[in-house]
Amino acid sequence: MSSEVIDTPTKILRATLELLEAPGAKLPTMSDIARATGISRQAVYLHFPSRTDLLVAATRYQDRQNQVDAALAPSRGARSGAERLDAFVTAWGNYIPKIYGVARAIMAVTDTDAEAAAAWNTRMQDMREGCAAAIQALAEDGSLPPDTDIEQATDLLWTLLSVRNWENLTQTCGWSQECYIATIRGLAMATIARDLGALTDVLACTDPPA
Amino acid sequence: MSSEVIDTPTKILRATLELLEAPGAKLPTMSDIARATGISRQAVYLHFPSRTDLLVAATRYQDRQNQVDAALAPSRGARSGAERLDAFVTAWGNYIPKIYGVARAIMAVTDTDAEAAAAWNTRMQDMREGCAAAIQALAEDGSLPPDTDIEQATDLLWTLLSVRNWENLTQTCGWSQECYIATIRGLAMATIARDLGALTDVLACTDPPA
DNA sequence: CGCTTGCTTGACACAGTGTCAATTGACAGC
DNA sequence: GCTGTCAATTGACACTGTGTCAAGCAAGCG
Repeated sequence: MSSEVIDTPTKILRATLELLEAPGAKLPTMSDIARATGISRQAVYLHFPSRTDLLVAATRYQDRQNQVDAALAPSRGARSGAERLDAFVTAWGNYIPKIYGVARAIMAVTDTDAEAAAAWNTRMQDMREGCAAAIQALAEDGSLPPDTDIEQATDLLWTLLSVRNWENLTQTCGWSQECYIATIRGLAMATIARDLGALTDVLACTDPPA
Repeated sequence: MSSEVIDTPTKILRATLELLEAPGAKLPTMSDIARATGISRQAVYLHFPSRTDLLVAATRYQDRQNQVDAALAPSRGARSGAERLDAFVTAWGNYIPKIYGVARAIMAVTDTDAEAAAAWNTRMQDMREGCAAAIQALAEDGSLPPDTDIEQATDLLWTLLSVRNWENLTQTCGWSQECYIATIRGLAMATIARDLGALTDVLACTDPPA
């Protein structure tokens, strides 16, 4: 067990993540977070000037913990464009569950809080770069349908891979993670890389019904 | 011009919709709505017990105004399953922009307000029935890939047609409505009805860039 | 005239965010 | 041991937004 001394900002971030990741979590208030951390509400403000700052810091902390770069690395080593697309979809799709708790919280305040919206957009923009790279690789292979707009293909892949779609399929519809991955992979491979064989994976998943 | 007398609840609903549909609208407060209606804040509470009730009532009022049933009717008259899927995707895709303002507001409070979430879910469940009917028609035609789970196919179509996806592509990425429709139609037709010809419409849209 | 209906004004409770000031306790350096 | 500093505490406060309550007012109607 690690008995290292943890500084207060880190303690706050950990407590925040724990609250956000709790099953069926409500959006925690600053009081909730302070209580969970074991300090006073004001002490939280000593380290994070606002709720939004704290949420943003929590996402960054989480990315560091999860080493998102490492998770997405395999896709960068792919030989062909199709392979790269495949690897990227799988890697990101499997990364989503790890960030979903925090993502939910950020997305929830996005409509009322411009700063949070900006933070979330930045994060999604990072992911979009992965999409763009995969599309670029396909383009260099000539695996993209003729006259394809690179931007448009990126938009589509980015949308298919959105956290909202993952949420809809796995949380609302009760799909298993495997089923989600197989379907989205098939969709992306078939419609973007025009690998029609990939269609066999779509809707061919046997899930134990929720 | 209609110079009919309009009762106060209706006035409130109309003012609310107007605020919600304003370009770049923030989520209106009860005070905003009262001001826009031209009555006192308390008067709003005389007709709608809470903000959530008002938002829900506004969506119902809007559905009545837009005659959502009529808009989706053509799909019910389709001869083949594929035709039905096609018509449904087009009809719903073109209906989304009409409800987007209100949808945004409801979705925004969904994370904090269980009642709003329920109202929104009901509405989306109604749409899901349209998806299910189209899938059913495909199944009866035998146009679905073998061993396809009907529920799963419905989930997928329902997710593809989500307001969030429309929002992402048209609002965030700046796609035109036509482009959105063409792409989602192609995606649905290709991956669910396995009409591979439909893929030619995907990513083949020339938009004036935003 | 008096009653009802719909609305008004103004006050209030409550939750949540964010700010401020005074205080405490620990710890380091001289 | 004294002093300064830093982190945290307590308690108060302003502000926004929701929702409640009570008293009053004006119009219409029997």
